[in-house]
Amino acid sequence: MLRMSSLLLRTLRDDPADAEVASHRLLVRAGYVRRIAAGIYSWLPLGYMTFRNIERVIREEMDGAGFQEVHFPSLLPKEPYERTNRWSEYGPELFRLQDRKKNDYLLGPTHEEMFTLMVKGEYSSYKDLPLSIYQIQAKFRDEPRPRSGIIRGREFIMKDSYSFDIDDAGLQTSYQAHRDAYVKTFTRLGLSFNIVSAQAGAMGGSKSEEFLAPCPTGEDTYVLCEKCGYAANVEAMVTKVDPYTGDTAPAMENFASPNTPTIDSLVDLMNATFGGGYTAEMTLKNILLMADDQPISVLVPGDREVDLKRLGANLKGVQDLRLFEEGDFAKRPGLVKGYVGPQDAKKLGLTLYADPRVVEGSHWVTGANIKDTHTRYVVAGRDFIVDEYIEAAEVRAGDICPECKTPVVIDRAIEIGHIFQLGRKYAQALDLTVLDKDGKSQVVTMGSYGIGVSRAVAAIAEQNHDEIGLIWPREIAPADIHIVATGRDDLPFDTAEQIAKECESIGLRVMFDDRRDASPGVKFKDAELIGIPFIVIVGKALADGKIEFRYRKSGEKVEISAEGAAKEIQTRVLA
RNA sequence: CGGGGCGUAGCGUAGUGGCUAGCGCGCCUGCUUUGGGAGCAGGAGACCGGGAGUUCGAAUCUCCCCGCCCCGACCA
Repeated sequence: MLRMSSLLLRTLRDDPADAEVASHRLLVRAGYVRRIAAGIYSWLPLGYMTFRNIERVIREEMDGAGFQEVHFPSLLPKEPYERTNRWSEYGPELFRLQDRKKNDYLLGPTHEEMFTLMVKGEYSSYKDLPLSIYQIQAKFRDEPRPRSGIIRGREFIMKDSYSFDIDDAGLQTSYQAHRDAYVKTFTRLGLSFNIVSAQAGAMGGSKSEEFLAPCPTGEDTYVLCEKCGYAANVEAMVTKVDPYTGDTAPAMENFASPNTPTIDSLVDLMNATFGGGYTAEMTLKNILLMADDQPISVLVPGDREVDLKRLGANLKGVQDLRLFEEGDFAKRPGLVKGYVGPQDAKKLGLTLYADPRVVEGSHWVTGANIKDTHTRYVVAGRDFIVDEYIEAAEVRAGDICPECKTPVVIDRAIEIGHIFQLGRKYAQALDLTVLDKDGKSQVVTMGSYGIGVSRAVAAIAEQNHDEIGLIWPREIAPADIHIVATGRDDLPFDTAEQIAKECESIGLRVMFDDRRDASPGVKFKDAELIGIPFIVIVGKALADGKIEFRYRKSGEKVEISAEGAAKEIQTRVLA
């Protein structure tokens, strides 16, 4: 039994000055966590109980799926990370340190290397596979900007799993097993979430999905179709466009357009010159970039911007991507700033990437590659050839769902889990092979799967709170019921103690506010702030042989008989 | 790393050149109080983020450093 009289807990009346998001504010005010440094937090008893409850749920689901738990140190030698190149690729985000002999070490930001080596050390036959192993452990990343309390920390707890299979079919099965386990886990944690397709990005590999918990303070933006449930990371959003069915445009026609370097000014000019009806959507924007020292042009409809994040994620094999600068224009006099068009791309040595909306046969208004001149009736496929279609245009609410053509919404969320089909990248680099049926050496294929355990505490808090405090799902809460004794006499305290003991004996986890000196108001406020889902008040109503049972979430209050209260409480808690 | 803001007791804050750094919460002692963050009285707790400088005098002005928060860049 937790007793408020001796619990290491001090709730705060005022919001901490450095906390803005709800989860951070409430977790600090309710005495769950305290900040040690930017992105580094300690857990007080209530917080650690909550944390461990979440950890327990995750562990049960992982074990239930047949994954085996292992544990690695946080302090790791440099060598494995050098072999996969991540010692350098990870950059300043990696916490590095040296021992007394000046050997390099790191604090593990993620453990693909170590898991791969563990399997390599023990297994060498296809008969040993498939295998899925996991750990729950601290991760260290020197984030450029930790934020939102424990949502993005520099030290955080992660459950990371890795699957090992002999072939792609096996990887699919292992991936699906993790996906299923994650759905069960997050559902048990009381989180509402969407599974979105994502870009594998820096981790390499092919397929990847994120588990996103919608909440307004989340830092991930994603696209959701409310009709069919399609959900995607903005980077991975797919644009579906019908083939062009309009009239065939006449031949290209140049027209004078002095002082119209922007799309807006161009549209105004067109409407003035050609009698109205022109919109930014009918113009073609040519964004010039340098991709690893190769000039490229990205074509998007004039009413859209190029989303560099999307472009970067979808441009395969490009390390360095930047917009054209003055010097780049100077070196290529054929490209007239403000008047660039795709017509001469071949001649100018530009690779043409285009948004899927720039469909074969469609015609556009665009620059003429001549100062103060634009061209209309420029037809895709006739007047210029797109080298490659690419998802690079900004995504907007109202864009069309690629699955069911309904306008999508854009929402914010916290990333609570991420699953990857890694493939053979790490196995290859670290030489993890097993012998197959024919005695031939095969590189193992891997998956990696993560859940932010400490972040889940914040995500659950974000989705489960109100103005006055936290409201935990029962399984996560530090206790099932919060019993408050009020009054001056011994009777309510003795009765409450009795009820608390009975509740405990029938398996309920009890928090008992047994403080004699605190006023009822203080106790009620504290109970509401702490957020245990059921509050039992033993006080005034005792005169009629009653106690009060409150539902924290709805605020509903019912009086129940003090006699045999434990049974009644149990019934209501388990309902 | 760019932009903005902040640093005074455990927490929230006032004080913009002047004498002993003020208030609220919390904490300690006593009395009263006990169904919505009680009242009265007394008390403890601060090298005013650090260093250097200007000045008769610095929390306050100047410079440097450190730390923290927010927006952006970045990010399993």
